[in-house]
Amino acid sequence: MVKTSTLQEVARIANVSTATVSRTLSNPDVVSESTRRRVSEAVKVTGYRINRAARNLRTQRSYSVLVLLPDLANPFFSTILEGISSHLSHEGYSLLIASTKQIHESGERLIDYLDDVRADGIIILDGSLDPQVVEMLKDAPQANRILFACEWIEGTKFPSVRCQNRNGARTAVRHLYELDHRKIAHVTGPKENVLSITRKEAFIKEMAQLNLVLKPEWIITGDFSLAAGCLAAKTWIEFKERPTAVFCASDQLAIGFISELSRHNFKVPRDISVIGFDDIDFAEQFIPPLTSIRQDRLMIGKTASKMLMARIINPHDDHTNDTAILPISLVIRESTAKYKT
Amino acid sequence: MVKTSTLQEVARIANVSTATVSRTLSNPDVVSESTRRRVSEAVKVTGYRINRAARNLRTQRSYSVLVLLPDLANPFFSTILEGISSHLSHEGYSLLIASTKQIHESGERLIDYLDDVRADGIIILDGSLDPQVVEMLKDAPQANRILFACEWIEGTKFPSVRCQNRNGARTAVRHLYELDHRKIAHVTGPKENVLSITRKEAFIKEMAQLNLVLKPEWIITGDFSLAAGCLAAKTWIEFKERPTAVFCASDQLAIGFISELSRHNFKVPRDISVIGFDDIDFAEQFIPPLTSIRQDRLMIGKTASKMLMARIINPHDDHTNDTAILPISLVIRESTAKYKT
DNA sequence: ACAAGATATGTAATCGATTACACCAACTGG
DNA sequence: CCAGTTGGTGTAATCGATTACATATCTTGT
Repeated sequence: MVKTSTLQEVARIANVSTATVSRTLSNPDVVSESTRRRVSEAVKVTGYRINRAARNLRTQRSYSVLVLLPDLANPFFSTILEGISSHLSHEGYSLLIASTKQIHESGERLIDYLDDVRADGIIILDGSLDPQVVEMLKDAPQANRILFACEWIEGTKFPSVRCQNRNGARTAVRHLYELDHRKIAHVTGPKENVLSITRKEAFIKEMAQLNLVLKPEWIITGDFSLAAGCLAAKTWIEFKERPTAVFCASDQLAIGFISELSRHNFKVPRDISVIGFDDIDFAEQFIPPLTSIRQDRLMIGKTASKMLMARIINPHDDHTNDTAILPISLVIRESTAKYKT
Repeated sequence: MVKTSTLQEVARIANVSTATVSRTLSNPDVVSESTRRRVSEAVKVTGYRINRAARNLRTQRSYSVLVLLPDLANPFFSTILEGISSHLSHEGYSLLIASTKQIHESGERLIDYLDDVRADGIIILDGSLDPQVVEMLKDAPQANRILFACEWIEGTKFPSVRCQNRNGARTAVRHLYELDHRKIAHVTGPKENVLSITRKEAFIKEMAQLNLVLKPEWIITGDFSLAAGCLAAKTWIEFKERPTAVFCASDQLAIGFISELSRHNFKVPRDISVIGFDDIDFAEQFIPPLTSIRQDRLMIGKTASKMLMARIINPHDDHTNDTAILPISLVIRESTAKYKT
């Protein structure tokens, strides 16, 4: 192992104290022009690299943020991560990743990450977190270094970043309505999921608003996955009276739905109009290209990371503005069409 | 901030020295049964959490591994990450993520991550790394704590984990051949990419082996993306003499290809058989379900992380067995069919 | 010319865990 | 009965950067 040089060595070579070297590096304005040059020179010749473990110990910070996902293998999160990561690295912070599954399995408590100087803050992308875990965090002083993104936990006071879920559901229904659809079904996400619930409620409300008949069985419980979309399609096929349009709570559901239909020789949008939610990358390339409610996932990531960093850097500021709600937009493609009698 | 308790306090309460507490925690066998009990008790009442910064400083390790991706937003990598993450967390290691783009933009050097006690090892999933960067790493003593996965860099000696790319290309061609296709095209990945090159070479070789005619224009240069697949489809449409089958170097290419064809009223596999590479989640749900060469991405992640951990934990062992090559398999679905004259 | 402030730097304590070394008691075998 | 071993524990140095405080020098205004 190549001996890596320390502050002491730089100090020796620049003929100053370690304090001065440290200051030159982290707060150049307070040292004189000439020392600054001497130190920079010494840093260059020694190839000095800061030892982060030492700094972290002394400052009691880790300069890194943990992102918790429900499931690393879910591509829905990758763009959000991109947003978080690019902002963090810009601020000199590192990005730690873990899945809630693993945390739970390994018996770790979430708050440990904050207590043991592993992470300065946590972004949680999983609203189905164990209530016990959340209970423990709620009133801790560390609570304001925890932030939810996309999903959140109803009734708790954690800051969060989300998109306009209600508006999204409403927009989806209206879009179908304007295409003359009157019988509209809904495939939901997982039953307990906060996004599922919010979108479903808004769906029901908008159906009522528009005076549309909504048979209870037209609300099909799924779980955001491709497979659940397939199952929902089978359910639809069995209906005596088939809705002419369906609002799926995720694009994966919509894609699974359409895919299964095509296996039974139904065509979209000829036989049914389908609209998804998220606007994932594949939506545009699917056959037919999928109409969807777009969430700007990069923006979600960037916003979440900015909000969290603000709390980490200025813990005593007033962070009352607790929740950021980002706009959605309707992306009309070819999976929805005018209803023809 | 709740004062978090330290080893000293635990020691005081258990009425032993800090050394004994530390030993109890990291090496319980060397302390007596009764001390072990007393210390455990003290840990419980104090709610002691180790300060990782302190441990990292003392042991000169970070107990974390950095994974470098070319592009965080690419879902191809998410399952690999899942594999890496689950193994690492099992070993008590944390997972750091960064994108090569960001590293490059921020002017950091890769080796810094190893030098400054941020990461004990690095897994690189990007074979198009800046040659300068690689040059610097090659002969450093840290080199054996760096490992490539999926992609690699030709001519360097870094350990790597990959799948049978040649065998994959060969299997794809054979599959099409057995379906009586004789005119077979190939859409490649990015020109310089090591996977593209390997798969293309194997494709050409197998075509020759089978005595098939291969017009140079039938090899269409792409870049693994959906968009490139669309472009390739347009190229195919323009051909005077159209190949009856195409081997795409990624599923995204294949999906883009099929998608674009369908916009021009071609149908797969009626008008052309299409086989992809990777077997991503969407492949199965695409319409038509995509025939593909499957890579076990979870296994790639697990293997990479195991190999790296072995090097970190036993740096002096003989790690000659440098490269792990994982098997691929052919997954036959509906995008390929018997050629009918 | 001098008090008061500003500027630049050094000294040394500190963060909290690990571990080399020393020590002591208890045991073993001849 | 004693030299040598084993097992269990404590003492204190150590990792490397940060920073409170002290000190020294230089300005500036009256």
